[in-house]
Amino acid sequence: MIFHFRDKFPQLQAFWDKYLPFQQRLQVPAKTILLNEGAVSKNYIFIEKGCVRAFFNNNGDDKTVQFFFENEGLTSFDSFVNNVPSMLTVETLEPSVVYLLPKPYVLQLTEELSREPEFVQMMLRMFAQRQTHYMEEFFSFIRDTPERRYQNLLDKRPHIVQRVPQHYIASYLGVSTVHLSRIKSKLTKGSPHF
Amino acid sequence: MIFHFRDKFPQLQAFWDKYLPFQQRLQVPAKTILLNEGAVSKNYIFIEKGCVRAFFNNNGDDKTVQFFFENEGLTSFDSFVNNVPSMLTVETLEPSVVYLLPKPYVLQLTEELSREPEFVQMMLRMFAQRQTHYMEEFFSFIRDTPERRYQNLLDKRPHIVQRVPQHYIASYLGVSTVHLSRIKSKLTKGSPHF
DNA sequence: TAAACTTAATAACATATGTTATCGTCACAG
DNA sequence: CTGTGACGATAACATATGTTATTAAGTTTA
Repeated sequence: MIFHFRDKFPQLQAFWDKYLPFQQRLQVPAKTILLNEGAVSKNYIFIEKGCVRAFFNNNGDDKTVQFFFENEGLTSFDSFVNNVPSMLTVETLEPSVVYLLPKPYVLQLTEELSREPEFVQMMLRMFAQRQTHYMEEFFSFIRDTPERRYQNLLDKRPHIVQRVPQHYIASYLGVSTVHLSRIKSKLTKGSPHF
Repeated sequence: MIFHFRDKFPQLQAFWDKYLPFQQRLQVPAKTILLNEGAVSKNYIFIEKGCVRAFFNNNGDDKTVQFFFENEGLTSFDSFVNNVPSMLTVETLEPSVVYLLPKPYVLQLTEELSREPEFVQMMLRMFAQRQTHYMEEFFSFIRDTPERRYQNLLDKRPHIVQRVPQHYIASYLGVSTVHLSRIKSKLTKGSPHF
């Protein structure tokens, strides 16, 4: 879904750095739309400060699928690569500083990379890992109760719960804000802290 | 999730055909496990006759994520590429004839392919399309009611409803067999056929 | 500071869905 | 044929979750 480029493959760093000068710095308030659902993605987005969420809309009620924070990069992968409308909107949740790298430079970057030996195998490994990540999200959605999913969030990614307003968390967990509130109050009663 | 190789890119056919002689033909009854969750995938699987499902297990209660039929290929992508345990089990649903292409040959095939100009860009496009496919499955799971998902199946992939036992359909839709039965009876009452 | 908005908790009620149990049909192995 | 198991429908009940409304505490903005 999201093309998170430098993830886990440090040898890509040098190539990435070479294109730093072509990035456009953008300082934006919260709730700024960086990419609209239905539009074609024209930039790779890198977050220097702040955070964003990716979501899709269904009858005015949106469903959040992922959060991104400092030093993470993203784009709407299929839209970016195949020039099709994005299935997701990307929106800042806090006042943020982001860098945009326009598509022609990204294409040039991948073009250069593709001449490296081993690049194809590395790319396969990268995509396989990304796919596993999204599969795990999907499986958790299917098999875990919302309560359990919230617990996982608290345990493994507490920064999300701390920084992100609760109704976006509810939208990510797949429940109403009311029910998330119930879950929280239930957990608090179960394990009081003095 | 699944590495569906020849999908939509006919220029790959020639490369694929070259490796046909190395495939192992297998004739198996229904309910044969072709790949076990937790095991490392060692083959690319191609279905000549019959059908299979991919599922993961949760406390003995399994969740089906995809069905495959004649002339479709699959493997547990991350497991195959990165030598990690598969998150999915692959099992035949009918007596089937499948071909297995062992991993060393697949590696050799991608190695050959990677020397083709344009291959990297094509691979990017392929993966982007695959990802979109899985995103659509995920989004449908989140936003559509089970009833609606069943209707979609009837409308767009009726062969699945016809060939696959109902409890696997229920497992795919994310509901109990009882509830799928309710859905069906509700739909039948809504539109009687003489 | 006041007004407007955002965020969150809670209650009351409605509905969707799960669980368990029972029954009927059908296919198939003995 | 007959027993056994797979498959599916249905009823009765339990539970999880959604919806709507109300209240209240913080934030932002004028």
